[in-house]
Amino acid sequence: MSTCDQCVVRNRSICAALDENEIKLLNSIGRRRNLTAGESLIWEGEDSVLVANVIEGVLKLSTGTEDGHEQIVGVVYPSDFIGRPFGATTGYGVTALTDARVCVFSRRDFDGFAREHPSLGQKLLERTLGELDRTRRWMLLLGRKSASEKVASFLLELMERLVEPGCKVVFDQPSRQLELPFSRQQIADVLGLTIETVSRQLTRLKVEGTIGLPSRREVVIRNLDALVAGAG
Amino acid sequence: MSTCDQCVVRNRSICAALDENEIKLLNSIGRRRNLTAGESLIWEGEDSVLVANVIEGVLKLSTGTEDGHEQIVGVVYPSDFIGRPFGATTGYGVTALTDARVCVFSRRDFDGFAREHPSLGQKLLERTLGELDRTRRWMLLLGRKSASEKVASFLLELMERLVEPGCKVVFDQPSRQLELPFSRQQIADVLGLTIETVSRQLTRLKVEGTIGLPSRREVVIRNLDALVAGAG
DNA sequence: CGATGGTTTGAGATATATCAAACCTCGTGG
DNA sequence: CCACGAGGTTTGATATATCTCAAACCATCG
Repeated sequence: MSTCDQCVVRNRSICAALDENEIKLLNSIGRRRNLTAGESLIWEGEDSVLVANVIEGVLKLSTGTEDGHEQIVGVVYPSDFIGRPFGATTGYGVTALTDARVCVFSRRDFDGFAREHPSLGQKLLERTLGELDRTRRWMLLLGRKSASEKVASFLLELMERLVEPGCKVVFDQPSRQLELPFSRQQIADVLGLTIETVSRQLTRLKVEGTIGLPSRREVVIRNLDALVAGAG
Repeated sequence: MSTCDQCVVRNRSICAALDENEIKLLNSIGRRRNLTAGESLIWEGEDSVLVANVIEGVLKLSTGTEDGHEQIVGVVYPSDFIGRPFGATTGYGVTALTDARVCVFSRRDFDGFAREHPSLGQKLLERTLGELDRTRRWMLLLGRKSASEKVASFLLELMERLVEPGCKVVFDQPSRQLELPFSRQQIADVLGLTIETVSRQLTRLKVEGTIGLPSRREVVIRNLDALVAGAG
């Protein structure tokens, strides 16, 4: 019996495309790996040697400029796919934001498997197209939105992505409580802002009553409409 | 004999994955279409009804904020693929920057064809992964680079993408002359800047001797090293 | 407790946006 | 052929959002 049987993302990850036999085969070339918060799985600029599925936790994809500024170019959640198949170098590093569990494959093995199992390639394509859509929406945010719009948009996106099985969320309207997988600095790196600006925007939202900040790593959405309105 | 035989992007577009018979089949569900500069092929927010290959010309993908600011989220060149297969709504409009020729398919027909011909799906996947890489690099630019770095990066990327068959470029080192498919406003919309800032940065580069501006729609790279250094 | 790392708050500097006017360029029509 | 007009572009002066630098603050963990 493969370990995939009990996998919590079995039906949401790209593996959903595969039948029992295929799963068994894929399982034989993959292995589980645990990451602790802050640990990196892939480094920017290295040849793409491995790919993975996220089982649990949140990870960031990030690049930096020469002068040390960092930009987070993507965030992945349980059931998401990580890495760059088909022989390219990775343009970004992959680092765990929280403790995480992933299912890793050597890129070579995975490429071969994907080529022989079109249904997997198909799922991967759909996922990649979706990711591209999301990334383009993020470009609008980075290029044209103000700091306050950025922070509001960030909270909304976070809410949507955390409200999925596999992540703990207390989901009782109209007050939604989120556990932030990001430090203030990381939020800044997602939004292309400085940590101080993020902090000021968050306290502004709190003072206005739009959100609550019970602790550094928690956010309560108190007024969803106001947040949506503020997202631009 | 299919019209694909004389197609200049036959071997660079996703069609390169197909053999003669498949091409004939694909050709039967597609048709050529000419666009004049400024004409739109797809509108933001509408259901994805068609996809296309670019044969000639340059097109932009763009979205806007509520308050009327526009952001160009992608630029496509000959042999690139346009549109959103697999039943989603398009998050951005597609508009010709220059006169252009494209090969369009109904999205439904194309989806079906892609599902039956995994080699096409495979090519599309590789292309989409590459596009995602490029888009993420652009996020770093939007989030973390200064106006001068943005403009320098823009010119470099433009140079790389125009130096491909199908686009007219005078390519004689060390002075490369490019024909700009963008107005100043469009450059601003790519970079997340205002038209005035773009103009000032360009004249600065000109005064420094890094570039020449023979006309509004032409750029000469006079000092590539300086441009690279300025791109951050 | 006291140290440490992350966060908030404050005051000031600055890059870029905004507003406004002058300036080309190119097509049109007299 | 020249004058005109219109759109796009450049240049200038000023405003402002965000960054930068600095200090206070606060939670957490030994």
